[in-house]
Amino acid sequence: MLYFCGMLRAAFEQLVKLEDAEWADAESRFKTISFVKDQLLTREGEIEPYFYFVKSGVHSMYYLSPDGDETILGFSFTGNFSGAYDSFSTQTPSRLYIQALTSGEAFAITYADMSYLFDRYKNFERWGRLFIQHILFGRGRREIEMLSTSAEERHKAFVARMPQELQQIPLRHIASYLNMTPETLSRLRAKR
Amino acid sequence: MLYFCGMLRAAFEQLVKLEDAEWADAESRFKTISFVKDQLLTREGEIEPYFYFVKSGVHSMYYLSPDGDETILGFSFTGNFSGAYDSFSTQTPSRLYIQALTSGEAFAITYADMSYLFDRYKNFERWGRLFIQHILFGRGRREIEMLSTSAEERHKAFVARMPQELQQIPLRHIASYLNMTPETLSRLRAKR
DNA sequence: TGTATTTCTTGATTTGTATCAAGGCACGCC
DNA sequence: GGCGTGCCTTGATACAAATCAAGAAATACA
Repeated sequence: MLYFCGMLRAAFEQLVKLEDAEWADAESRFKTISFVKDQLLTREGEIEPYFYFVKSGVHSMYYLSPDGDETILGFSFTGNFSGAYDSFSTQTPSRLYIQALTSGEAFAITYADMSYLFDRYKNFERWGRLFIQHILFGRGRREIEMLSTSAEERHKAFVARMPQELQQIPLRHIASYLNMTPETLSRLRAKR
Repeated sequence: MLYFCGMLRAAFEQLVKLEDAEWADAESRFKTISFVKDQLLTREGEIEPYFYFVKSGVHSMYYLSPDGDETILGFSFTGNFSGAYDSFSTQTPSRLYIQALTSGEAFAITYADMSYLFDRYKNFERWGRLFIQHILFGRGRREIEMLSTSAEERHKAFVARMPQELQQIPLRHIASYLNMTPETLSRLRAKR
């Protein structure tokens, strides 16, 4: 698999076209970090230090309830942005965990640098608005899907659009994301 | 109840401080509309014409499933912004309904005018980002609350922070919002 | 290659909530 | 004031999914 240098810029420009100069300024502020399978990038109570873009691998974002069971709220695959935006944007302790489900690499930018880009360039300010909008509308679609389809249909639809990468991820993570027990998901699978 | 002329500006300035000139430009673009109990402001399939600010009364936003039952996704009370943001922002058909649960009034702005403000003033662009962020983080909190607490605790918490106005709204709407049948909610209430 | 550990499947039972059904209460209207 | 129409409550039953419990399969690792 190849990761072209334009990958990050292209991801930004899906929402807003950038000028070369402002992109150069932005790009220099990202650093590459690497992560290994099962590594926790952010823990509950910590302030999210980075906003990420996944170059390779998979991240999950989950909530750990007081009685100890985790609920996965979302995945970030190669080519997605990632991180606990909430904690990052407000610089307050996170209620979520960010965990790598595979090894891989990501671009990372700090809050100070991101704020600088928002302050300095209207294009980035707009990108920020459109990005958050994109996340919000995605959540909305998911919410409606959850309401309008049965557990079985939901699972079928999920499997259909599930990236290759997820195929080799433990079933319990997928069950957690679909808000059901691994047993239930296993039975759903067997039913066809 | 009194609605001061500064109400709308104050709502904007909770997120970003505005200059007098830009506020004057913005304010002139809002018009006041009034609505009556049960009025549908936006229907599924329509493009949301306005972004609203509720001066008085209550709006609900709901999804109507193919088999005809509605799920309330949120309420907007006096002093809240309202509308199908998704449809408004993307100018595509709405999947949601916006309905007045009481009579009242709202400020309304069109997509063209809102876009003008975003294009023209960096402060509004930023306001847009922070506003969407606010909505997103609110949804996140609700999602976590739904996952980490039982139906009973959820209902208790909801009643506790429920604005005065909701007290006189039919139980079935609240049940719908809490994603349970009116019977279940009634039984939960009786249990204390 | 063999053993340990994790992950997945399958079965039996319990539980929470929906559904179906009927009765009570309250408010508006003639 | 009596009556009708919503709205809420209460009861009986049904059902989907969770839980509890083993065992099978796959994977990691020595």
